[in-house]
Amino acid sequence: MFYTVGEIAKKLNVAPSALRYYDKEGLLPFVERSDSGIRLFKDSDMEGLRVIECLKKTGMSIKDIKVFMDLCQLGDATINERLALIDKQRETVLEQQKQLQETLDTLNYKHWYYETAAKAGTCAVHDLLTEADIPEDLRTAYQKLKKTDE
Amino acid sequence: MFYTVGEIAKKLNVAPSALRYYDKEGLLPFVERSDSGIRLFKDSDMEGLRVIECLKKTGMSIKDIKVFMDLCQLGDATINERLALIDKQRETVLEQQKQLQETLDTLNYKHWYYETAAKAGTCAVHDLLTEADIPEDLRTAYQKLKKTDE
DNA sequence: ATAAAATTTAAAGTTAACTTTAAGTCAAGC
DNA sequence: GCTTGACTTAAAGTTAACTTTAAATTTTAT
Repeated sequence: MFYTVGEIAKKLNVAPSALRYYDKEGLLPFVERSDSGIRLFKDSDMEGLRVIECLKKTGMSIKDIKVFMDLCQLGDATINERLALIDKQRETVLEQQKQLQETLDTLNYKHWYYETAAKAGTCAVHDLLTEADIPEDLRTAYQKLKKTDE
Repeated sequence: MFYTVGEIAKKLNVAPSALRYYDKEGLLPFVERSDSGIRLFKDSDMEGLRVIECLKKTGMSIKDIKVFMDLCQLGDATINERLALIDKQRETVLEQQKQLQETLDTLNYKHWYYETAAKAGTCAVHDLLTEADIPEDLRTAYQKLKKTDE
């Protein structure tokens, strides 16, 4: 029924010290304590911890996660505020996806660049190539790397 | 023809101190200096800086980026090593994309959760719902949040 | 009953990637 | 020639998110 910090840490694959740190920072207002002061995690606390994990993966700071967890504790009056917060975070993730795709595009271009150089035995082979020789799907990444203005 | 650190910083939208830090850490072996010691960036240096920017976006550390930049300075003998490095970093980005998509899935579920709660005026509405009431594309994220084992 | 293992807190330590500061040199415009 | 703003370096400071340490207490196992 109840779990200790060590057991929950194992389940979530994080260090117990990290959970204690989250608690100290006020991220875990839902965690109960035994008479002797030991944290008692319930199965239902796992969801809160997974939400924290999720928000952390979006790059949200501990302080901002605390704001969200506090809203959760305030009950139904804060539903719209929480919705707005989730939506805002959703947008930052969409932006991150865009950025990560651009990064991958650049790496894909570089992969082709070195693959081509490897076949020729020298990077100098690229001096002989024109933009038309670059696979179409890599051309945009190439242009972004090469542009000299802005 | 040549640009100062401040000009290049503006072009790349980073602080001059960041570029000086990269230089100090050995990331910019290609940058020349004037007789009086002032950094002289060429147009062609922009590409190297953009590669650094790209690798940074993959989460690579300054130290590991230096390894790559050093390989670049060593010329054609290191083409295959550089290719392997790019490929490895490409794989980490693919993994990051997967992670980010899972994070977005969770946020999408939470969005629906609060949207539904907002319409009902209370989060308690979810106690009345069964898994079949959850939109199909959000069900996996829901299950990951709810699962109690592992 | 006792030893070992896990828990508690507060406080200090860690790390990466910069930024800031300070003191000095250089370059451009008037 | 002089001021102003940008450049230089070395060294110290910053920040977030933990981790580690230490000393004390509690729980578990024998």
